[in-house]
This record gives sequence, C-alpha cells and structure tokens, in this order.
Amino acid sequence: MVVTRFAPSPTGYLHIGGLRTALLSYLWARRNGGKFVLRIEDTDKSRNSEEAAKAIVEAFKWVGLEHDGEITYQSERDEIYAKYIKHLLDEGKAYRCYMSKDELSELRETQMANKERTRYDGRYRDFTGTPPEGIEPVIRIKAPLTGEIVIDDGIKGRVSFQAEDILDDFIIARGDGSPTYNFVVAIDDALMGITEVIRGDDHLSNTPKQMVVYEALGFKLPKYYHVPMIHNSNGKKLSKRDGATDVMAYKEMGYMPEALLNFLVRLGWSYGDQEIFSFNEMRELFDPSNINKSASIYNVDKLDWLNAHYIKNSSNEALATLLHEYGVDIHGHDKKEILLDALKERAKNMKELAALIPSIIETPTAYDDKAVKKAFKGEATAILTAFAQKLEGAAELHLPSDYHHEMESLVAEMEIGFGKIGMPLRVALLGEMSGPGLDSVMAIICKDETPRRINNAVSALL
RNA sequence: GGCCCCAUCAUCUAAUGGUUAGGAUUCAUGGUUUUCAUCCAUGCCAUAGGAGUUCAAAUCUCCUUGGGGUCACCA
Repeated sequence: MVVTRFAPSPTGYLHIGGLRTALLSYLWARRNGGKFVLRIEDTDKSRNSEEAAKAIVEAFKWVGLEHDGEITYQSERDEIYAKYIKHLLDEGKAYRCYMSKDELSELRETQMANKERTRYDGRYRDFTGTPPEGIEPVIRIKAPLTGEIVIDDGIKGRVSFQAEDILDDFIIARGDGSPTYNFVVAIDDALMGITEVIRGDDHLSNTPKQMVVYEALGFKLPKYYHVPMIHNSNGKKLSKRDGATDVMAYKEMGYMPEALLNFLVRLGWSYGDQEIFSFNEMRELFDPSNINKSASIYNVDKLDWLNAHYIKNSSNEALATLLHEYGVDIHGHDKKEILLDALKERAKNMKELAALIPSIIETPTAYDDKAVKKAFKGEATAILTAFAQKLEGAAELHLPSDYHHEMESLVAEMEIGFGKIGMPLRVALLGEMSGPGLDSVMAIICKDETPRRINNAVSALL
C-alpha cells in the first residue's frame, strides 16, 4: 500500500509551498487508495506544536484535504528515538563524541582557513580511552567515508553524491540527549511505513544523511520525489516577504479552495492541455513522476483567472453559503438567483462579490460626478420621468425580461435610441456608469424601488 | 567557495530523435453588451550560448553562461 506523509515543522501556520507538497502527497495516496498521514516535526520544543497543528488542520479543512489516522508528534516519541540510539551505540554503528562546541568551531575555522570542506574529523570514532571531564557527549553515527551514494529520485532521476564530498559522522543526538532532524525523519518515515516521500527539493541534499540512518538500521528505503520549489517573481524561494504565504490569508482575500488547489496542482505538473481540474479529477489523474524538474514562479494572474472561473461556475446556492464567510447573508433575499447570476461573472474573488451585492441592493447615496455629466444632458430627465411613470402604471413585473420589454416599449414610443435611456437610468439606479445589465438590476430591486430611485436621482440632480 | 539540482514565449506548461514548436494566463486588437465585466475571435511572444553524435536535435553528449538549493548540537 502507498503511504505518503506531510511533515511540517511548527511555524504557526501552513504556507503555500507546504500546502502544495501536502496536496501532492495527498493526491498520490488517494489515487493509489493508500494513506496520507500527518506528522508534526516539533523536536525543537521551544515552539508550540499544538497551535501549529491546529493551524494546519484548519487550513486542511478549508481546502478539503484530510489526513488519515491520528497526528503524530515527534515530541512525544523520545523513547522510540532513545531506543534506536541505544541500539546503534550497542552495535557500534554510532559513538559518543566528547568534542566541545569550542573545539568544533576551532576545527571549522582551521578548515576554512585551509580552504577545506568543513567537516567533523572523526577523532572520537574509535576512541577507547577515558573521556574528558565535564563534557556531555553528543552521539554521532558512523557514515561511509568513501563511495557513491545514489538517490533514485522519482522526479530528478538518478542523483549521485560522493560520500567524501558531503558526509561526515553527523550528530544524531545532542549533548542533552535529544535527537536531531535527519535522524528522527528517517526513523519516523520508516516506522510509520511511509513508502513514498514527496517533499521540497531543498531536502535533496539531506537525503544522503537520512539514507545513512536507514542503512544503519536496516530499514527499507522509501521512494523519493523531490518537488522543485516555488519561487517569487525575483526567482528566489517564496518567503513571508512575498506577501500571502499563509494559506488562510487566501481565504480572507476571497479565493476559493478549488481555485487554489487547481492553481497549485498545475504549478509544475500538467496533464496534456488541461487547465481545469476538479478535486476528483486530480485524485484520479495526478502522478508525481511527471512533475517538472525546474522551479516554477508564483504568478498571481493565473490564480485570479482560476478563481474567477470557479466563482462563475459555482451554483448560486453554494455562493450564497460561502458569502456568509464574507459577511453577507442573502439566503433570505427573494431575488437571490437573479442577483447572483448578474454578479458572479463580474467578481474576481469572493470579497469582490460580497462588496458588489450592497452596491446593487442599497439605494445610492451619491452620484458619480463624471457619470452625471456624461449621462444627464438634453432630455435625460424627461426620459427618466416618463419611464418612472410607465413603470408605476405597469402591471406586475418580475423577470429581467419584463423590465426589458418596458424599456423597449418606451424607446419605441419616444423614438429614441437605447443609449438615451440606458446611461441616465444606470446613473439613477446605481450612481455610476458601470454595472450589471439594467433589466437585471431592476428585477432585483423590484417595481416599487425602481421609480423611487429614478425620482430621487432626478430631484437630486436638477 | 565545495557539493547537488535546474534551463521552451513575460508566466504556467506541451512536444519522450522527424510538428509551420501546441495550449493556458497576461498583454494588444476586433466582435457581442445601453456601460463595465463576462463571452467569442484574432494577434504578439520561446527552445540561454557554443561544440559534437545523427540523414534528422528543444529532445542525446560535452563545455560555457545564468539561476536555484544545501553545507548547524535548526527543522
């Protein structure tokens, strides 16, 4: 069975790059009918992992990702790590190193001065004497000193390193006994039965170290997929300074989860010429082996286009429910359908949609100067007044087409062009020059309110 | 700096030795619309550079250049 994982360190929120690797891991598990698990890498206990987990679960919930089983916290697994450290010590595959921090940095400095690679020199590797006093030893693992290390990466292909270039006997437990990152990652991935590791390619150079741990413990290696980073428009790693890195900020900005996921899945991956992927389609089609090798640049234009697409193609019912999150309740509005039909093609995001609604259903309190100048000339007021009277005398009017007929008939009677009434009417009803079709606007605000707004405008603008 | 990764329109990508190098976003123009938006149509725009292999190279090899990542008792 395929088991994938998402293993964030607790930073307090889920960022967009994290969401992408989480999404890809999730999709691959689902496509294979496997499992997707969540592990919080909180071996640095100074940070609050409860809060981080909550933030991640909240973001997962918003976009619709779900992890299988309980969340694993590394901070609760000290005994497991201790057991494996002891095991390695007993087997002679790891050893205590009594070098002080000062000695270590001294060593590093001389190496740098000699233009050598900075590395631990292995001085305690085969140490059998009496250890120096007053030093809490760290535990180092015996890493191969020569030879080739090959990662058969599902995205990058064959990646090979020379042990002497990159490895030394790295620390697996600190002086206080706490285990270090590359050690616990390997232990946990192995013990949790992870079969495919999909993660950012910034981890590619960590992988040999993790492989050393796998090797020492006799665990079976997972398949690795190192996904290229998302870069900002300057070609650098996406960071907080690039704005919205917190996934929940996208909700605030009015993005739909479908749009965000669609955007992220297409960043670095494609399926022929297809641009639009429903969540279900992603789960059926996604395959990490054809992810691009190169980094991709985060570009908000395409996300905006996708977001607008998903808003246009959402049902009015779904939009009305979503609008609650943006402070607008139109569930009770009897012209909800006409209103949303008219507005959903005009909004790039949910925030805009929410702002558009009062701009129609509330009576304008001011009229745009330029619009007035352009629209209110000649017989504009006479035409508007005639139209208001026509509406007042008309029978029941409900649909946009009903209002359209009234306009047509007025235009015919007065022998004028459509524009003669359109422009001033628009200003009278909405206070500005642009907006949805007037027949829709009138159908939304109804038969009584329409002439009222016209008369208001005529008297205000005389 | 060492090591590793990467390189097709401005951006996301397709083309796994043979295509007029395709699609999408952005942008521009036109149409639709009383307006704006939507929608539709059209257009602009790319194989980083140089050697090789081959009948044939975006595709394979090498070099150059450029970009990125990583080198902790952080994760």
